[in-house]
Amino acid sequence: MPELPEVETIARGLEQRIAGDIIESVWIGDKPQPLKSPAAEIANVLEHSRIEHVRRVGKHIVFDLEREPRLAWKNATRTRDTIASSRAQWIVHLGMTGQLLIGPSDAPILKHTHAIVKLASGRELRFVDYRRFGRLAVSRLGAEKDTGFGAPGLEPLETDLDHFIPLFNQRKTPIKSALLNQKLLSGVGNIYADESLFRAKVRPRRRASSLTRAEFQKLHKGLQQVLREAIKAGGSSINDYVNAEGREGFFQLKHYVYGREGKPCRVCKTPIKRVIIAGRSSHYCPHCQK
DNA sequence: ACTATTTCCTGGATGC
DNA sequence: TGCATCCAGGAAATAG
Repeated sequence: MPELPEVETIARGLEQRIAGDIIESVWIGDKPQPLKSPAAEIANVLEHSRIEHVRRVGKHIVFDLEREPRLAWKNATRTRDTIASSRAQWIVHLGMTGQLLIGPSDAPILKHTHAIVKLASGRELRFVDYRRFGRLAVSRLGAEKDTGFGAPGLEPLETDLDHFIPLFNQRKTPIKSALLNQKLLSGVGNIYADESLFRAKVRPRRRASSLTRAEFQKLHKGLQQVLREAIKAGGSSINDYVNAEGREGFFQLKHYVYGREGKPCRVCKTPIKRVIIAGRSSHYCPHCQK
């Protein structure tokens, strides 16, 4: 399940491989689920645009697009206004199982392929997502309405302790749930919430407001450390996750608690426990975490 | 204003 | 072997 480190890895891979390429045409499947913008609008914005950059925002992959005026003029349906506002963004959320794959145009089309973007280099960028929790959207810069991002939280790696603590210290909800709330922090999912709580020696059920300043300090540091280490390892591959090259990350080998129910704690050998908090599996060491 | 629960979706695992 | 049921979870929608 792609969280911040996995999405960062994918975005970096895409930036390396397709930045500068031009989108020639777009096909979007008829399954309506994965769209946050109308299919025609997505195609309209993407076609004849140059991909300037690919980057990560929270768990979103953002393609910064610049319309190619000469190419756009060839299309008789486009108006002068459309061409004038030439900057836009394509925003992809991978959900649970979404993949963005680059390959030759004659590669076999995988089941659950929902979008195909034809590039001027001859390659295709394909969006494949068998569980359809992923979402596609476009946003024209300067537009009032924000299609891509609801109310994005702070970037965990760019938030210092003094901004981190006030996000949580008034909340009665379990600290685990608060870490998953994308309106507070953007990019933390189930794996890195559990792993950061282990590093902070705090149990996931603790009310966010009950943490001491020292515990917040350890959580802040532990979260930043685990995210940085996971990015270095290319993310965690649990089920389907692969990067833009189709290769797996290996941070799952470094997990202390996530996916280790019943296995001995790497620190104290106590069996790792799994409980459900707000409908989410939560893993912790009952001895190390208070 | 918050918090908790339900819903969407598929396929692998599990149970009888 | 086959068929039904459960489970994984991000985040929007709904309920309290």
